[in-house]
Amino acid sequence: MTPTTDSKGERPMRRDAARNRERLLDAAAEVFAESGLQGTVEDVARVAGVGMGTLYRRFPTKEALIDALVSAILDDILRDARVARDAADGQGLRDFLVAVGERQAHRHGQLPRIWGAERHAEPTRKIQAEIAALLADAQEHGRVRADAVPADIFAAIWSLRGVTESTRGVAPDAWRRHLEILLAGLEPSHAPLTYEPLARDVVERLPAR
Amino acid sequence: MTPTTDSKGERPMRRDAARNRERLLDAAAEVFAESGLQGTVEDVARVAGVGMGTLYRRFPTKEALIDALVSAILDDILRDARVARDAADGQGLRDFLVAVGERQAHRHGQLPRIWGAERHAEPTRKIQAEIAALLADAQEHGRVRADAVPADIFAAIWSLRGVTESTRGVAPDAWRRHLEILLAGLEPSHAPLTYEPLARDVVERLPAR
Amino acid sequence: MTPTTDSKGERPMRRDAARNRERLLDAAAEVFAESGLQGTVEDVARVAGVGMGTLYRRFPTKEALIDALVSAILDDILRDARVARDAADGQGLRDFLVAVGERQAHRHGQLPRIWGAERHAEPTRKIQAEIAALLADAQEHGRVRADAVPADIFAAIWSLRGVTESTRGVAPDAWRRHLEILLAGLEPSHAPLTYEPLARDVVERLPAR
Amino acid sequence: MTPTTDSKGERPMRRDAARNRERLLDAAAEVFAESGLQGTVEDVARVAGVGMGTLYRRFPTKEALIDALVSAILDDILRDARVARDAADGQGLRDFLVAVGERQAHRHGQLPRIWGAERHAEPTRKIQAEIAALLADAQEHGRVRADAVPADIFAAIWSLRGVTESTRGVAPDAWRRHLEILLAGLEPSHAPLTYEPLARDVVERLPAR
DNA sequence: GATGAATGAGTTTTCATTCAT
DNA sequence: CATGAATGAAAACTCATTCAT
Repeated sequence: MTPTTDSKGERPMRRDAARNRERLLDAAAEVFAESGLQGTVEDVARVAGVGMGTLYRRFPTKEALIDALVSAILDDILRDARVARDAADGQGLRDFLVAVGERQAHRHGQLPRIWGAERHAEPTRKIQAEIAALLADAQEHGRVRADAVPADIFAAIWSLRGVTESTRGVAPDAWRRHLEILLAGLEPSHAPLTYEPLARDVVERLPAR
Repeated sequence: MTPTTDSKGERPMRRDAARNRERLLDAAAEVFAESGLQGTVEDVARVAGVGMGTLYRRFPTKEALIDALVSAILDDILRDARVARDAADGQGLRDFLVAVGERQAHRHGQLPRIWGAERHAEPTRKIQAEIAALLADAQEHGRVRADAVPADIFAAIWSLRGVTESTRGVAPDAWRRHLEILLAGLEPSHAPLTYEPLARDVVERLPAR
Repeated sequence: MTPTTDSKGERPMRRDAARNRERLLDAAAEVFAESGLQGTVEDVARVAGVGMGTLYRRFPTKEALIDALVSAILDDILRDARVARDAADGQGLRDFLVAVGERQAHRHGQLPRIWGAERHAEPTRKIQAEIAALLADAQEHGRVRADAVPADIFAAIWSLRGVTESTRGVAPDAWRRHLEILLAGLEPSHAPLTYEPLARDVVERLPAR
Repeated sequence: MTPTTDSKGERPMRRDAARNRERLLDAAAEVFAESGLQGTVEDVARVAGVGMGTLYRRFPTKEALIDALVSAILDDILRDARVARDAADGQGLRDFLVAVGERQAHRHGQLPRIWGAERHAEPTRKIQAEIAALLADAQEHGRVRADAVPADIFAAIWSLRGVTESTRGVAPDAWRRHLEILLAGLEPSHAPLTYEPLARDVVERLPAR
């Protein structure tokens, strides 16, 4: 396994530096989950158990820290999608949405940035490609209506975001039942959709926050 | 029509005071739509065309201003629900969700607080009662599955919120297609839902961010 | 006399605001004279007897405060030049250099910015025009060598700057004797100068610090 | 030639240590010339190609590094003065001022400290002695007015400093023409100077910065 | 009352210096 | 010893709230 690299992706970091980087990302996730993105960098540093300077050595601005966090989540989601492609019988799409729901439920606080694609166009594009494949597979197996497009799956993700964001703290699993309803709505044999789907490239230009 | 009252709901306000109140609420809606809730009170006062002192005479804190804004929206939504009860053939629920979608699409910025029910338990309860009636009506007309409960309709609202928030600015109508899918999922003749619905009172305790 | 206006030069400021503006400029002059430009804005605010917010209401950044200070000095110097034109017998140039020497001696700390013309091209140009007139007058009266150009007078000013900067605190009048020597060197009947003078427009492009 | 010694001037340093010392001084000169004295020690270390620890092993504080740099320049200037004594016909003083002008033009950034003699009284004293000799020689040859004193030559140096500092980057040779005027002012047969010269010992107490 | 200037605690960011690897 | 990561005090700047005019 390749060692963690710094933000410019160059030579590997010293072991202690890499450990601090991870600690900082974990701490940031915790603090932002608690207080939203206006949680302070000072709190992040304290929770990580490092000094302010260490945080700023690793991440040149607070924004960079948030971006790194979001990148990590998007990478996880991309991995989820690739894992889901192994599912049999066109079940991959459902598996993927469940995985995304879980990630979002654990990462509230960062949600507004995760789907602010204008800062993360590349991973978003890759995820979109995976979604297209998962969707096609599900459609071939007759599990999903023919008029659904990848943008509808993104909408489903944002939908789960809305539910997790509203229920966070008090009902961490509320999104699961909502997803059941959504998936039912995506099954075949419904009246055709009347509104136009979102253009493919719009997904890559979503505003951050 | 009863004259506007001040925040403590006591004697009616002088005419110009009431006008300032409205101006400030409009300005706040505009500023928060633009910049989110971290928009500054100074901006609000400037857009309203009044001084800071006037703002603070009307609303003792920024929180109070936001609360007033949210209350107004919740009142609007409650009114939407009551209007929707006049719809024929169990279409009221659908009409209501469309109305809420439109309100949310026009009021992003305040969304996180709108469904932070712990500060607005009473109007939320009233809305919940209306939703229960709309849902029962839709179920009686065979338009909505029997295992849906009012909390599922709330989830649908949060779901729309998630879509409007993600697409704001770039695709203001994306939520309409998503709602079609959601409503399809709420139709009868689907496999029964396996996850438990949200307890009725949880809706009233949602965290305000 | 027209009341002080804010930095955008629009409508007049409230009396107390104008007073604070003056206080802040005085305090800044004092603090920067003491500690150089790395004197802190907090010190400036404290010396002025106002809060940080007041400073930042008047001057949006520390740079803006420094610029305002420099502008005021340049305005003073321009006024000195115009006053000097009233001097009889071609003595105006000497009077002007004495005046500039005094200003610089009282405003050390800001010196590097005063002659960083790239940020203050307009007043610098006006001063240059006045210097050209004073120089021509002095030359007509046979007090200054014919091969001197306005840039040489600027060099004399920077020269005084060098002396005041080096001797500040310990010998506040050292520049006066140095100026006598310089003026002697500018008298007629010396061997002609062999190095080319500075191009006229270079003076307006001097780097700030 | 005696080997370089460490900052306490004791036993000679190992060869590689001495090389690091030189590298650091060169790097510091470069960085400070670029950014002034607020250039960072981290930049110095990077330009020198060594780690921070090495820098701090060689120089216990940033101040010590600056002092070492200034000492080196003052040593160079002292050497310039001694070389100038070999000049024939009382030209040594002029040669010396040209040499100092060149050094200053190449070492802006450190200028404020070079002539902050309170930290470098000893070399300053030695330079003063050399200047006294050069001046006497020039006066004996009838090249310089009889009422000039060594402090006037220091003032000339600070004067050149003022010109180089103001014109740095845009007119690296502007000081040469200014020096011609200054030397003209130092020639005999001018009206006697009316302001008292600087006391001899003041030169040794100039404030650092 | 209305106005908008003043307040100051809180936030992000920098950088000389120290210390683990 | 050399390295470069870690430290944390200090600096610039923001903004909800108060108060003089």
